[in-house]
Amino acid sequence: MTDFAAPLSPDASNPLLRLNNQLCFPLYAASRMLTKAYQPLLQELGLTYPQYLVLLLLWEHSELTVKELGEHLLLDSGTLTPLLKRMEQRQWLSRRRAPHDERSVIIGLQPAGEALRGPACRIPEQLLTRLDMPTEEFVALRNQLNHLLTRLQ
Amino acid sequence: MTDFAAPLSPDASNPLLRLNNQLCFPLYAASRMLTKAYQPLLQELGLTYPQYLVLLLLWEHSELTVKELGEHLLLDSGTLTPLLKRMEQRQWLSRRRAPHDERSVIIGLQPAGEALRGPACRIPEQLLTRLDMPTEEFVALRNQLNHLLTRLQ
DNA sequence: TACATATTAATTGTGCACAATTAAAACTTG
DNA sequence: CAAGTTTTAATTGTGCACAATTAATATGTA
Repeated sequence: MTDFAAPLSPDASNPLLRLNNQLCFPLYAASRMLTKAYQPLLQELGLTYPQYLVLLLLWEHSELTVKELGEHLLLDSGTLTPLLKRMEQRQWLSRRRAPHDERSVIIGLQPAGEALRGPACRIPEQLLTRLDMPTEEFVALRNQLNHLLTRLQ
Repeated sequence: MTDFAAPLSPDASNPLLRLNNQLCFPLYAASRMLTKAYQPLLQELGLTYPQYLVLLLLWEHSELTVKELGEHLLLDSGTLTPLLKRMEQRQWLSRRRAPHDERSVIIGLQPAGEALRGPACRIPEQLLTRLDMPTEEFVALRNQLNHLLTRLQ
């Protein structure tokens, strides 16, 4: 437990300046390390982690606009457009303009993307095993992160 | 609370496939959103978040090899080398080979980097205010993330 | 209807992030 | 000491991530 009552000074002894006393660094590092733990499983399917997230949404909804994908994933079109174009090239999904609103681009699940659902569906379990984390701890951490996420929006 | 005893099926109703029931997505999204919350504060100093992390370490140690920086930040030379070269150009730090081991590159804090310590030292407090999070919740989340981090290494 | 405003993707440019490879230097061991 | 192994950064190539800008379309309003 860190001393939060300590005086805040610019010198090196300020505990708030230590990486692991902050919230952001453990968050940043854990996110990268956990994504890296997905890597060997995703690689078998030729997927990156953000591409896997797009497929998770398409398996649930089968059609979504870029805007809707961005709202779910908290990513903007500058990230999604090139990513979705790469996925289109692999024929995992299709991109077409909405007939009623030419500004919107509708992303649709294609058979090759549907075909990844079976193998990919085992990934969450495999990661839970890999984490070897008590369920209570997993659920508590996840809930706190979702809570933080709502605070940050 | 999610039903962890549910049968694991590849269909869309599998709760493990929903983004917010997983650990990785909230982690990934919260990390990006929190880094984004740093952005306006860091921008005043011309820093990016990973560059700020490098400075936090240099304010504490004043000299570190690339390897040591990488160990603290969990980043490899492919990420650090170009980042450190950009910081060298700004004269925040220096890069030189270790005399006794020519393979190692020693990163040293320069006066311009030292000068950022004063203003940057207020950033953690400002973010705590911005988060408006109960201290217990902050500490609990931070500790769980540090714990997860040790699990992942 | 015309005009201003808002919405939506795409584009552009910069900066990570990381896997894989390369190359140099240091160490180990026969 | 020489040959092989290990360590350390750098390099290369791909893929995000996001700020800022652009352009097309849609909407609201006088």
